[in-house]
Amino acid sequence: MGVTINDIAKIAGVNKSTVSRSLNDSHLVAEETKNRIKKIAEDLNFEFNASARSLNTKRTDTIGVIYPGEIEQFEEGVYHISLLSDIRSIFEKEGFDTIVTFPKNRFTGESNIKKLISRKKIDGLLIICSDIVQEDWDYIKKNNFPVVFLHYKPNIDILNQASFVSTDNFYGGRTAAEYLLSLGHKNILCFVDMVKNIEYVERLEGYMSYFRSAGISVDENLVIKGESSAEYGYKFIIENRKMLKDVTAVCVLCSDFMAMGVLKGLSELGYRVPEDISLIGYDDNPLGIYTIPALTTIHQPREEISSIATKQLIKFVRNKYEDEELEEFEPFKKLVKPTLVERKSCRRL
Amino acid sequence: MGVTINDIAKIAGVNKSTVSRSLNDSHLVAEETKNRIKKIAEDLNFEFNASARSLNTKRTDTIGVIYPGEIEQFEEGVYHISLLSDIRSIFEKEGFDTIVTFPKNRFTGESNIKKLISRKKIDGLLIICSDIVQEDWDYIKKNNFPVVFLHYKPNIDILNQASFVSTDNFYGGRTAAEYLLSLGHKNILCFVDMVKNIEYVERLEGYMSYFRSAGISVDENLVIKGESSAEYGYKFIIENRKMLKDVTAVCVLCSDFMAMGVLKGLSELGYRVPEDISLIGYDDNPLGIYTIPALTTIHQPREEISSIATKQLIKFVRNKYEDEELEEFEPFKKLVKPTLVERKSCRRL
DNA sequence: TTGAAAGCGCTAACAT
DNA sequence: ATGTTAGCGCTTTCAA
Repeated sequence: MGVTINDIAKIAGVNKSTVSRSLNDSHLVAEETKNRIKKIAEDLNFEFNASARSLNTKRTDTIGVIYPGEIEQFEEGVYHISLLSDIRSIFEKEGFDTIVTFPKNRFTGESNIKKLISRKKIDGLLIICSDIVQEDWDYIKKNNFPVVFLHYKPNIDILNQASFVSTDNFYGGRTAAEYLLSLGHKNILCFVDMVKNIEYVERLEGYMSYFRSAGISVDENLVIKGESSAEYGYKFIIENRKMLKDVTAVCVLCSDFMAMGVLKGLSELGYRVPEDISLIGYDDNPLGIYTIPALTTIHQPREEISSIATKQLIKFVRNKYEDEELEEFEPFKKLVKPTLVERKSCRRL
Repeated sequence: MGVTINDIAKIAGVNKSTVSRSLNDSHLVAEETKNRIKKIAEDLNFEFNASARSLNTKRTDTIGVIYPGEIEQFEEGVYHISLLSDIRSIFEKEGFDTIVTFPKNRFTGESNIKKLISRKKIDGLLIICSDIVQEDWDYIKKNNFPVVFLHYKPNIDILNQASFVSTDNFYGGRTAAEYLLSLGHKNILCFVDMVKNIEYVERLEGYMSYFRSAGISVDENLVIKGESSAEYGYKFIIENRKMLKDVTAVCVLCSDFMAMGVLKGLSELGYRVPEDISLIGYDDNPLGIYTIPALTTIHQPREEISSIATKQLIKFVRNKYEDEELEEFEPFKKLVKPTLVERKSCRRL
């Protein structure tokens, strides 16, 4: 079984505290002893027992990532995965392990957030989902536990107390509108999802506001408040072909996946993209390159937001290491602007 | 800060061992006392300190998932994500937390496998990647640590010692061949990747063997040993258009993503799918429904393999809980057969 | 049925 | 610069 500092102490003929100090690079130990002990530790493939260590340092060097990834939500999942990769990468670099979990246990209904915190399994929490319950938030606040929300802004009632790093959705919607108008499009079929998350609402607001400020009135009937999914997009187009009569462009503020569904629908109805109808998506899903035509879209600054959020969380966590009785964290809030990715699915009128 | 069993003991006026016993549902404690103590614990929102517990039970109730998900490998990532979701779900149901990590630290180069095991942060390991190093494997064996490989079969030299749950790739390749031949296709351009993993080789073997047993010779020049990616597929088609002259079908044994690249290439060259050329992919990526035409493909039994592998690992782990000095695990090996998903991208000749 | 005491592997305050 | 000691929160043997 595992080698302990006691074993090393015996071999080196010193006390275990000296071993502990040496391996933790304390300056309170002679260089010579330190090196000798390190050498022995290395020869024996010694590693600290994480539990024993956590038990009295009160730190686990583990971060929890609350991450939905429901099986059904393949489309969102694809977006999340690129976030997760970046995140893990940074945590790893900084020496943290990552426990990934759903917001709550799907079988017992129990909150995983509370569980991880109260059992002292993690030192901080990165939350990548929109629907965290008030009870969990209260628990977090009560314990002054380091938390950063990524991508999804938390519910409105805790928004001002919480730290989050997200995307400027208003700006994204505005960018899409600006681009389409610059190409001469005015009769635009626009898709949003009013249910899932406010992010879509914000995109729509940006979209509407741009046209408003340009003095152009948007036909409300052409703003479809549907559901963000490829399937919905496809079906809607097929079932509402007559709506397409005067439409010159489709603006899918939800996702590139949905745009792919729309594209398929248009194609089945005999419309060519972009010759007959222009199409713009949202997200900049790497797949957009391989649709026919390649999809023009709004790029979500994934790497940036993951990186900013992760680093900020680490800061919070380290502050707390240094000062256990830390007063409240100053909430950190950051919105990163998305950008236009121009490919082949839109044409100038 | 956190409530401990000592606090509860004081309140209840009993010894902390009685509290421990009660909360662990020992039969050595009177029902009445037990209930009284449980009540107090609940009122106080008590949760065990995981580190303290692990320190003497030698179990962490945490499983490690070795999971590549390189940022660059978006395409593989999409496949992995559905695995990960299923896996987490089952672990959660069984009361395990999940630490997700790369095979090795990308910055220090250090092995995360060794690290997690030797620091005693996990009780078992699920490995979803192909390239585990011999040193790690030796370490696992030496410690008789519970490990199951998922999807990727481990390297040939440890194959017979290791437990794995994977897909019958030979059968998958065979299924594709059988289907295409049943539609009358014989001049088939076939893509495989000989570099990444043997799984592609196995698929090719199944494919070749089917034609061989049907007495049909496969033109070796039409078997492209390239790289599994949408980009490669696209470029290959564009740059090798003359190869397509007599070809009636393209069989992409690598992935649906790559098939999408091929589809785009064909489309740009003016070929219609399936009217001019049939196309079959591999994986059954949910996206295949939204390509134009919907992609016929070979379904990877994702849910099945995740579920089998995960449950088997849990069995191993629990066996070890019960018998610390367990002799070696009998390796568990399981291959699940993929199935054909017929959509719209192939036609009868 | 309950309590007392030792110990899991480590850190850190205190002593030397 | 190093050793001694107590203790982190829990489980478990032994005793009562």
